[in-house]
Amino acid sequence: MRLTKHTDYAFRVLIYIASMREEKTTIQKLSQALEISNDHLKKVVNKLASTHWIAASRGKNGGIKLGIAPEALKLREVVELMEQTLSPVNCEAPLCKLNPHCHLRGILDNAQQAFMESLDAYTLADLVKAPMPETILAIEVS
Amino acid sequence: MRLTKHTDYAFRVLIYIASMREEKTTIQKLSQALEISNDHLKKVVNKLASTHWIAASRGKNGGIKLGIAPEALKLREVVELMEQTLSPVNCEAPLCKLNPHCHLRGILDNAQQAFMESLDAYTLADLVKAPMPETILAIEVS
DNA sequence: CTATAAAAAGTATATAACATGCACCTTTAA
DNA sequence: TTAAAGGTGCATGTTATATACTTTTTATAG
Repeated sequence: MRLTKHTDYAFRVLIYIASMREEKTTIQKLSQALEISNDHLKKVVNKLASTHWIAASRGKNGGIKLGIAPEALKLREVVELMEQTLSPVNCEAPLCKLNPHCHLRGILDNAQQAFMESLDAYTLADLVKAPMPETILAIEVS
Repeated sequence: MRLTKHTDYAFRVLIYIASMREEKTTIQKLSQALEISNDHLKKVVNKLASTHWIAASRGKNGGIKLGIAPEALKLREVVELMEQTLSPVNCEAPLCKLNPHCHLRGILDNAQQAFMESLDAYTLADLVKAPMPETILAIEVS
């Protein structure tokens, strides 16, 4: 019962970028600061950029920055974007023999809803309230 | 973001056994009725039996049956028993560089709590309200 | 009172699925 | 030309799932 690492990394990226405010950064710097492989991070950033939560500019002097106000990005949305599936069980494949005489699915989906609604109360801004120490933000690419 | 199949199977087993009331059954019959491999089911039943939610008797004419009133078994407890981990993220391995300046963990754990509390409202009895058709229960071992 | 059979319980290993990591290539724009 | 994002494919590792085999327990038949 765990979120995927992709979702986890998406949060880390967003927190990091939000902490930098307007300043533009690059995936390379992110990779070094967060100690996550450059190529791997690309996929995560890519997906985030597809929603305009991250603004990416290509070409020389390109880079990425937050494309939305931190207060406007609900954590729920991040989970919804990154997770492949949100349903706690799969009654169809392989088909459960108790189907359709079973109420479990509905109950679990409800619980999942409760999870998501709990996240609805928070935005990215809540994750960057405490200032991030400079030692983490100040990464110089050699 | 899915429960493991073990948890899923645990629910199926419990629903099936609860539907039979007092009648004793065997793992073999369960396996045929639910179309889950005998050897695989054993592990699930075993784990459930370790809690006395299932009463298992060994030896000839042995078998399994529900060891607790369906109203007394909260669905939450089943999830807690079967799932290896309930924490949505792992900030420690590999260690997240944003630690400990990050509030994400607490927020996600809260959401997880909401999930579990939602399950608290239901017991196994809620899953066997609608009667299970005889065609599913009446499995004869050849 | 011994042997047998039927059941759960336990242990080990194989397989499959999925997440992750890495390498390489393409596109863009200064 | 260079530095950046964007895209694709494959290798690797981990975890979940499935299977096979062995042991223990207990009723019952002889």
